[in-house]
Order: sequence, then C-alpha cells, then structure tokens
Amino acid sequence: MSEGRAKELEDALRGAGVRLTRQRAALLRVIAAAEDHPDAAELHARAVTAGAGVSLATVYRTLTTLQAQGVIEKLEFQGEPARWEAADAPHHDHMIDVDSGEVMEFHSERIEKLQAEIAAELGYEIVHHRLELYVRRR
Amino acid sequence: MSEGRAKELEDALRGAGVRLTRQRAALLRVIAAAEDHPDAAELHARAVTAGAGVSLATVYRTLTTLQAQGVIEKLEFQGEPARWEAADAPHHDHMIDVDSGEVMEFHSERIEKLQAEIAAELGYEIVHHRLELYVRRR
DNA sequence: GCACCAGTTGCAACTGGTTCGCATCTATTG
DNA sequence: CAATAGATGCGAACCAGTTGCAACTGGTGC
Repeated sequence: MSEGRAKELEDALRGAGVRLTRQRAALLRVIAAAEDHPDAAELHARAVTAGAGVSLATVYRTLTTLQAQGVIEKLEFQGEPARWEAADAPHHDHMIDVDSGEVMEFHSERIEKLQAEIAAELGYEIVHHRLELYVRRR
Repeated sequence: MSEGRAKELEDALRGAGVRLTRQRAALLRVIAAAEDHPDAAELHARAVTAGAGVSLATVYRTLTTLQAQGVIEKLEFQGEPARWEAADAPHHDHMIDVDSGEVMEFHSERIEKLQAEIAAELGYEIVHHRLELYVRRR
C-alpha cells in the first residue's frame, strides 16, 4: 500500500513540475511508509538506513517543498522539533499523551463548525487552525 | 490599574518565596501594562526603555520563573518566537489574523466541553490544550 | 543598621533545530 | 546527447533560547 502511495505521489509531483530526484523519491517512500509522526532527523535516519544517500539539508529542503505541494503537513508541538505526516488522510487534529509522547488523531465535525461560527461572528473566516489536546490516561 | 496589578503580583510572588529583584519588578510592571502579546525581546526592549537595566538572559529566566508561579502564560504560535501574556484573565484561546499578525482572544464553553468528551471517550483526561484559529478578515 | 548567604544577575559562550551560500551535479527538455 | 534550470552536499551561519561562572543583592536574623 505505501509503495503504491509513493508512486502516486511521484506522478502528482512530476505533474506539478517538481523535479523527481533520487533523494526526493527516497523521502517519499519513507514518508509513505511511516505510520507515526517523525521529525526531520528521524526521516533522514530512515532514508539513510534504507540505503539512500541524502543530506540532512536536503531533507529539510524537500520537506518544505513537499509541504508547499500539499503532499505533507508540518506539525509543531510544544517545544519539540517539528514532525511531519502524509497529507493523504482527511483533516484531523491531534491528541498527545504527555506521559508516553504518543500522538493520536481525532476529528470532530461539531468542533470545526463551532470554530467557523466563532470566527464568522467576529467578521473573520478561518484560513487554518490548530487544535491539540495534551492528555493523560485515566 | 496595571500599576495596582503589578503590586498585587509582587506580593503574591514574595508570598511564594520568590525574591523580588529590581529586574523582576520592572518586568512585572511591563507585563501588567502590556495590552498585547509581546515576545521576550520586546519585553526586554520595553523594560530597558522604561529605564530598567536588565539583560535579555534575565528576561528569559524571569519569564520561566513567572510562568512556574502561574503568573504569566507562554504562547507558542506558528514559527514565531514565544509570546507571553499575564495569566490574570480567565482561560481563553487565540485567534490570529494572518494578514496583520494581530492576536485576539475568545472562549467557547461548548468547544471546551466537546474536547473533554472526545478525550474521555478514548480513556484520557485533558491536561492542557491549545486551540488557535488563523483567520482572515472577510 | 549590618553582616550574611542562598538566590539572582550579566556576560559571553554554547546549544539544537533549521536555513543558506556556493560550487558541483543531474533530471528533464529539445 | 547537449544544454540548463533546478537540486544537492558541505560547512558556515542563524535564531531563539539556555547555561557556566564570577560578581552582586534581597531578605532574614542579630
């Protein structure tokens, strides 16, 4: 599944006029295969382990490029390095277990609607939002 | 009003066994007087302008101390340096105008409740949360 | 008032995550 | 297969924030 996904992404990028280099292809594969939310250093480590010669600088540049293409999303949690996730899943927010560091995803249509209402009341429209719940198991 | 508020804070801190130095008093005054959400460099600039000799390192250390005392709150928006606000107002979230950079405050009891429900359903309780709406005027 | 000392400060050096300049390389187009 | 716009690797730079250390100072006890 992730193999196919990586291929899809390659085609999408080429279509958008983004040059498909060996390094970018490797990163796309790593990202498509990731089930978690890795940071740049972790993605770099995985790409290198997978046999791809990539520099950390290129990882950063590629992540920025892929984000601009809407292929991945940047997550900035409290005081930790930025993490990344594939943008193929429908919109969702994040819940972080403060004890284990585990990141979970959730979605609430009702919260989304309330947010839009609040913004609208004040004469604004939402461009983007961020909702993070820092939680602890009971 | 902000003068009185700064005095209140001084007493509260002294009561908590936090030594009240010239630098801390100056920062308390600057923070109590601030109507916006300044970052460390800005607070430092204001304190210096107000005639207080304070180093930036001390500003950082003081902000950490005041936060630990629950006197101020740290706001970390997207990729900008952390901002700070007095913690005297009741809990609220933030709405950021992406064009002007202006930060507004809002509160929705219904959203808070929904958040708690979502966490509870998954067996968690909320320790802390962050909700930011990045908006644009219509 | 005054001495004492744990806690605080200023400075400059350091950190960690991320970006950038530049010479070299390469995916794509014709 | 040549041409070239764009991508890469390297190390240096950057930025917000932190820290080690020697000099200072609030607050207490006398």
